Amino acid sequence: MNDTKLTDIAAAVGVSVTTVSKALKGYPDINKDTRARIIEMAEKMNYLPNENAVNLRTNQTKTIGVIIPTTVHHFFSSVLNGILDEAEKRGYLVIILQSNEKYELEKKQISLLMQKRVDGILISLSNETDDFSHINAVLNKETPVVLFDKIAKMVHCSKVVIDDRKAAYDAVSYLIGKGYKRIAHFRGSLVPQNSIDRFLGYKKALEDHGIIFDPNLVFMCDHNTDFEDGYANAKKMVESQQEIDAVFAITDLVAIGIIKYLNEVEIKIPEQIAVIGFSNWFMSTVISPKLSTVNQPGYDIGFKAVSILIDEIIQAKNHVPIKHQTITLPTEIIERESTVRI
Amino acid sequence: MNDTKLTDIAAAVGVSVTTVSKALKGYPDINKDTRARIIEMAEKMNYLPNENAVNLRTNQTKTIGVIIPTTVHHFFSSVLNGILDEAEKRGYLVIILQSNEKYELEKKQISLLMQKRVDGILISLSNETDDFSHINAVLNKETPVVLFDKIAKMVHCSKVVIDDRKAAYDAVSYLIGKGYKRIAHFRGSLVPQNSIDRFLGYKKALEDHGIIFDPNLVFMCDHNTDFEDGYANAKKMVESQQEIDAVFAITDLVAIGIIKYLNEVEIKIPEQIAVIGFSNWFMSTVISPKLSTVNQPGYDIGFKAVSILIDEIIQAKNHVPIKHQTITLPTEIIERESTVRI
DNA sequence: ATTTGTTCCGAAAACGTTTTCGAAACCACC
DNA sequence: GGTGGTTTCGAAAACGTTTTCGGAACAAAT
Repeated sequence: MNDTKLTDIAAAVGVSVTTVSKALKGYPDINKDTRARIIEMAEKMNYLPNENAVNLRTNQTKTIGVIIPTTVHHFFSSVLNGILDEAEKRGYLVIILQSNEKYELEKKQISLLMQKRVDGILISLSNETDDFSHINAVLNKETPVVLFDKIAKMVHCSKVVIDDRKAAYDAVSYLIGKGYKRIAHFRGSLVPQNSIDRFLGYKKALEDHGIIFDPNLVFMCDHNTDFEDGYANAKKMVESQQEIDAVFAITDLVAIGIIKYLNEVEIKIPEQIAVIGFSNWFMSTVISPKLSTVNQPGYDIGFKAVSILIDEIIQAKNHVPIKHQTITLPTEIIERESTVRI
Repeated sequence: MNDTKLTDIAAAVGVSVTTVSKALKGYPDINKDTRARIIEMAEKMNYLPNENAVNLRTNQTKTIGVIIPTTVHHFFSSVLNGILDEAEKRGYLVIILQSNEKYELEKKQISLLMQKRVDGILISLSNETDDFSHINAVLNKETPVVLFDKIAKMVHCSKVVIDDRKAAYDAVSYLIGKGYKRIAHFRGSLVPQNSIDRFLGYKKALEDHGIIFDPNLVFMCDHNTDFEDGYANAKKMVESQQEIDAVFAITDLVAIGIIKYLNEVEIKIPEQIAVIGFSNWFMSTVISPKLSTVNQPGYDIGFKAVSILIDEIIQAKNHVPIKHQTITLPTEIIERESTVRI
């Protein structure tokens, strides 16, 4: 145990703790070779500053908090990857919490992070969250927050997102361009913005191409178990006997659930029904048929979100007024087998 | 800003900070209704203790550090999930770092965590790591460490693992039981223990069943890009023209790479070559043919590792001598399509 | 010899808690 | 009215840093 502290070095070198501290931190008013002696001794005693003391004194922790709905999702893993890389590069540590899509948990975790005095918070809102006072409370304490992926428009802070509406619009337009006409949509639950937006994009694309929107063609996948939701609703869809030649799924996972069911009942993809997903998970390249999808740049989202957050942290520290920005990262259609008829 | 602190509450209620602190922490020597007044006021001013000050004073952070090679892996996501759940339950925060399989990074990150004064560290060693002095340094400071998944036997601390050797032995024995005789092994690089163990299990199973081990049948996948490694080596295997009727892959991902290649060159699985993977990633249920594999309980590993770590943290704090344990979690063969001939 | 300027160092306060220890206040009891 | 016991409170030290401010020592310029 017995961690070495400034006092120990000071005693060993024969100077005051002030001098040691200044030497180690590069203050200019320290003689060259006393500095050298101090540094040498610090290394010899392998000194590590006690961050608790530093943090208490400087009132910053060089730590950010991240709250995500779940870690075991390819998309969030990618985001996390981007977050960790950029945070590391900028010298910040990151504390991860998962809300499991629960509002109460999310709220409690925010409080935990504030207690820990993190310098900023990154959060993708839970599906349940429709009250934002806990976020505003953080903002009011001048702790920067940036929302990503699942955001709330009415919260006044920076955000990094994709344009879900446009991406969905593009995906459906792409299907229409391929000649599909009776296009179903497997949508997510009603609360999260991205679920709403993807639905709206779907609807708009139909209307803009002269196809009347038929509410019977939208299936609700709101059990947060995307794969099973896709599977179950595919069954429902097939049994409804409606004329359908393509489906736009809110997620690759539900798309894969759909594919699994269609494969089982030997409905040919894409000959009888085409399927397009959303997110471009690694998995979509290995199933059969390979899934066409919308690429969602998870790594970039995480990366950019941290970047903005740290910028704002620094601005807040220097009391320069911060201008919130919302970055929209581009998506793209990835065409594979599940939508191209030969 | 202006966080409320003990002083503020003390002033508001008209008592000393000592009293406020004791009231809030449940000390018995505080009058019932002064306590009530203090608590009420604390809530009204929504007081959050400054953890930096608390940590400095109490010399513990209620935070653990986790270092994993990479986050964007289904297995590690699962582990992380288990870690976060159990840590949350026990009231600990977790700081995540990814080593990207780099020894130098791992070493630096350990130092970062020690500087942060985490109460304990959970780590899955990078593939490069073959010197353990950085881990021992932590242990010497009486900070508990538990190794999981990729461990080093010679480090003296608790570990939670699966029995890779036995699992591999079982997988290969299973193949032999199914009548396969010329069984290739796609192995990982030479350093990590689990790579070694799986290889040894493979070899032992052959020998125990009277099949002579042929070094030409083991293919080295050591580029840390499992999928491409599997694909490339499958090509190599096929082009080598050897007589092979099954392959045991060190990872589901390399197995999937193999399957992809075999599918492309229209070698029937499992009729011509059977494939079994390792880990039971979600993905293996959705490819075609569905991949038989060895189930590796990621969630449980993370869960148990945290549990032991926190136990040791508490023991260390109370100066009770800690007995290191190594927990071996059970694995099981999951039979799917890629190994069963009809 | 006095002033002015540089260079180098250290005392001390501060960050916000926790916890020890003593003491005031009150009660009860002979 | 002294003794002993209980309840309730607060002063103060401590945790390990950072940073301000002043001052000592010395050199250079007048």
